[in-house]
Amino acid sequence: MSRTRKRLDIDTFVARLAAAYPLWRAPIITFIANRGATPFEILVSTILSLRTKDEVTGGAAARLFATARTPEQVLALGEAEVARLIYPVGFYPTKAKRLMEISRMLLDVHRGEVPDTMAALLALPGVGRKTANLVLVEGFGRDAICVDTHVHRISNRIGYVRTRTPEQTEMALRRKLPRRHWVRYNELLVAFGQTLCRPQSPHCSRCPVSDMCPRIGVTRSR
DNA sequence: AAAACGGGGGC
DNA sequence: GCCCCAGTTTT
Repeated sequence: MSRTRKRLDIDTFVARLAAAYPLWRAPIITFIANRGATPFEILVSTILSLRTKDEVTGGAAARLFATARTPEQVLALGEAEVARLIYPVGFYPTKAKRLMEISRMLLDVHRGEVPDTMAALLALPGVGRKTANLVLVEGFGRDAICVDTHVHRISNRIGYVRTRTPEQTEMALRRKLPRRHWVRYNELLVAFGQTLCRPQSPHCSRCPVSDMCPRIGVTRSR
């Protein structure tokens, strides 16, 4: 490891990625984009997406929203029917149960509305920091950083942060990353992580920022 | 810190 | 067929 390596220039990094993903706009979860989705739909979509590929999640969300787009409608549908509709997203029995609990709680505690604070979102069953931040960004237009495994892995791989947990990554990015880059960095790293900067075998030969990456030649690539 | 929770897709 | 992938809760 060279000690003369220069610090990562985050402006150049973001600009290079943006040039490489010119059509990428807005969605941290792809299928949420440009549909005028309500905060409840965004929350439900995000729950469905956890540890599940976007294509699978999109189908499940479409089937569910065809009949239920509000907490009342989800409750009316019933847990078994919700489970049937969202299959085959990962952990679908647990998610069906959570969606019932969340809908109940939104009605009982939040007058049927999705709350717009981190604390209130985290108090919902099945909602962790990733989900809460995603709802804040996509549903309420807040400046938040939604750290999924892509953001966590790549932020560390390029040496921009050195952290153990996603929460530590979130806090480090809030300190280091200029606020004007938050959403863009977030969106681009998800796209980048899904396509090129894979966990085990990143496609370094096609990577637009490989020359800025201290892990090139260290991470097993192809 | 590590297991549990269910599935899809790539190889 | 086996390994990789993706958050939150619980032990």
